[in-house]
Amino acid sequence: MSQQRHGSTSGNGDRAGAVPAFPDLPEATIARLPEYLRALHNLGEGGADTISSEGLAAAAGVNSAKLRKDLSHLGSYGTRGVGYDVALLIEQIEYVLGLDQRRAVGLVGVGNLGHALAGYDGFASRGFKIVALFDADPAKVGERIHGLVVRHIDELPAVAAEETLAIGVIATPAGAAQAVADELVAAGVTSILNFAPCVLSVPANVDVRKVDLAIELQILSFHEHRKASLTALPGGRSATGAGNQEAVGS
Amino acid sequence: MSQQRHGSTSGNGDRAGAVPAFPDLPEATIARLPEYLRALHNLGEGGADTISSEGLAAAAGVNSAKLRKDLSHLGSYGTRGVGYDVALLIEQIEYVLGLDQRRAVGLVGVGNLGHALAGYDGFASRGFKIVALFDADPAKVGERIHGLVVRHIDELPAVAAEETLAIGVIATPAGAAQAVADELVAAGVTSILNFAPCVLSVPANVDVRKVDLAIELQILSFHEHRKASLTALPGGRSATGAGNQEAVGS
DNA sequence: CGCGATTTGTGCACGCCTTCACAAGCGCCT
DNA sequence: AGGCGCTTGTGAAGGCGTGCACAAATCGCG
Repeated sequence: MSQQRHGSTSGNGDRAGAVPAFPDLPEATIARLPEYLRALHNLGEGGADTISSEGLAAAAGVNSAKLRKDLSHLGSYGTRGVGYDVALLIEQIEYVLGLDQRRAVGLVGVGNLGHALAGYDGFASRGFKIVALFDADPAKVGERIHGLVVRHIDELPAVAAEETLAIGVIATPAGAAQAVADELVAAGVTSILNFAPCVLSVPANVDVRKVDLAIELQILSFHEHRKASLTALPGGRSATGAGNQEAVGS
Repeated sequence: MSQQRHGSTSGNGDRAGAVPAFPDLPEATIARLPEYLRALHNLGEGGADTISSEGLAAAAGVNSAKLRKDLSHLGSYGTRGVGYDVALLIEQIEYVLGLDQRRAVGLVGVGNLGHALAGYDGFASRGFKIVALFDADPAKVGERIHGLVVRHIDELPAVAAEETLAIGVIATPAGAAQAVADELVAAGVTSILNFAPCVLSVPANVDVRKVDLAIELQILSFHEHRKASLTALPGGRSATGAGNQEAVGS
């Protein structure tokens, strides 16, 4: 690949300035990078110095050709005949994903789900820190959850002024989500993770990702339905080769 | 479309038998059906009898052409010049997704996240019922959560024998997930929703969907990183037209 | 009864993503 | 030093999904 991203081939050292001019990565690739990163961390802890595309692909649950193409978009960080340097590749992916910078997360809605998210280990362990909790219910304001005090949603602007919130997480009921999103945007948040089952309308420069737990179940329900109808049909073998998938992508 | 799925045009009545022989729907379409369904329910409660593809598309946050193509895969349930009959379309989508049958869900891992999932309204309100909670930690066994008693994971086979579990939800730490998946499969579960950050290996006839909350944050982090590098670049206007996306492939 | 307004259903073209297959490159062993 | 085996990086092909643009169909009104 002729794409030489940031000067030195040493692989690091000049990270500071905003040099990137990103080789605009395919969205599908970006969605897989975190998976590769997790697999690499596991392998690294297992004592591996290098890993082949085949090995890493297996650990990440993807095709090895796809993995190589994905990584090739980042640059040439592998060695032919050997494989990828685990530590170097971790560093590269973390750089591309912007994980070398601590990103502050604000969570709105401390209900059932929000409560769990506030204490979810997976966030902290991967470089995200929830720095503020908000809720509209006065009964919840003041409550202490996993070391953080719940503040009223109206305090959002004040908190955002103090510490820049990189990402806002919405865990409110659907009815309140749009209003919360508007407030987050007004407070300067440009990335939102939405757990509320509704469509959010935001300016073009704001990124929204939606996670709807019930939708996942409904998709599984469809496949159950399909499998059931297959086995009940003539020649209905027990759905061998039904083609299960292993990702969410979206 | 010449696809006449189940005899009567009345819209229901002969649902019982496994007639389907599914017009194998594109996976992308399936993933969007639940979103359409939610939008339809909202519209129905709003008192709408019919809805145009344009209107429904807006409510679901998609392109109207895409919506029409998606729905055309189910059959012709719209009326030209008028739109779609809300009630009929709800019924059709629910049928395709297999939501006309109550599906029992078993949840394994009653930690932070599992606890929240056990009480998540979104499941019950869309036809899913969590019928059993499991955990490996003896300290948690016996605990009562949202009306259900936590049982030890070893009891899974016994419970599955009593009531068929359609879907298994894994909310354990990554280390335990594969073992739990194996036990679920052994108990006859053929659909798994995995919240643990790891790749599961299962037989071909078992469907796995993965939801990794940290991955979503990392994807957002990438876009934050990209946007930041753009604004720091010459001609760096505030990222207008950055192209945000609105779904997760989930 | 016919006409125009409206909306669905879909053929088609385009672009993205995946997958295959292989040349290029690297290290090791003799 | 040379050759051999292994692995990466990538050109090319195929498939899938999206979006446009329009013909077909339906309703309501004059």
